Amino acid sequence: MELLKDGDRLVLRHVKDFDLDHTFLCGQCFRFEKCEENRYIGVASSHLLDIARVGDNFVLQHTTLDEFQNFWSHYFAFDIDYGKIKHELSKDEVLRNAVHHGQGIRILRQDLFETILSFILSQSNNITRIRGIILAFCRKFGKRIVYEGKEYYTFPRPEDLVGICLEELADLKAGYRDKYVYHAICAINEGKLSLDDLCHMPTVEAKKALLGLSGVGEKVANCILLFGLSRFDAFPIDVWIQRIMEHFYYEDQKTNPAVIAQMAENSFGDLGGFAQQYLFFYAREHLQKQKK
DNA sequence: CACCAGGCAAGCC
DNA sequence: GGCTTGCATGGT
Repeated sequence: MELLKDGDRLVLRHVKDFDLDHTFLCGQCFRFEKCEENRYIGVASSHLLDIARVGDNFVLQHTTLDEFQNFWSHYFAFDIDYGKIKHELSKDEVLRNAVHHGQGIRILRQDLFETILSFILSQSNNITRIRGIILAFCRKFGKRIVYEGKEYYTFPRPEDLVGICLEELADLKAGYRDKYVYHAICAINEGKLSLDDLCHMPTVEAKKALLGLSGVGEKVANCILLFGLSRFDAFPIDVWIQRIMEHFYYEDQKTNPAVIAQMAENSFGDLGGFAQQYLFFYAREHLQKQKK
């Protein structure tokens, strides 16, 4: 990969295994919006980025060399070699197809606090509405950023939320999930759950700590481990993953998440999280079309 | 109007 | 322990 400065823009050349649609539409991130073909604008933590693919290059706006090297490079995980991962996963027949469909997926390194709240809000909900609720949350508690005449909002940090009450969360229209979010914010701000400790814990312990939060079960905990703590062996099992696994590995017979989890661990091991993302993206394309 | 959406907790046995 | 049910809200 090569990074060039071109006026107030940055240009990335020779980037391998990176597609904006695949990366932003595979369900890991709710904060980037497609504003035109091959162009996304979004906010991660407190940074806004305008990123577009132009030919073989990526053009980045509203950022600096310094910010790229200290933040976005890590966020997009350009240090991870997907060539090896894809080669390994493609030994499995199903994954070979899934990898082919989502060849440009990269698992982002997202902010832990943001990931915890976002995936608590995601339960039994559809992606469009999850995005809306998170945006409402950021609009209410985050900082405004104006870019090209449009308003964007940062995701608030825990300290921005000290002293909020449950009633303030009601206008997010998050339904019963608002009290889970409220309790998570309190647990973090009261020091019952340390975000810093979570980052350094072994995965099994981190998971146990996350499961202690109300509204965090097996699936949400695995999403937080995978997207917020870069534990790439985590394999979140939601309705889509269950459907696609039943379809391809169990001849459309009903199973349960425990069986699938064991099977994923045996088949994908340390690469479970990557496998899960390829499969999720594949499932959404494959099964959604099949429905009609 | 039923049913579902990146599930989970509480209440049963 | 495993299995069932209620849960807020919005979309089809």
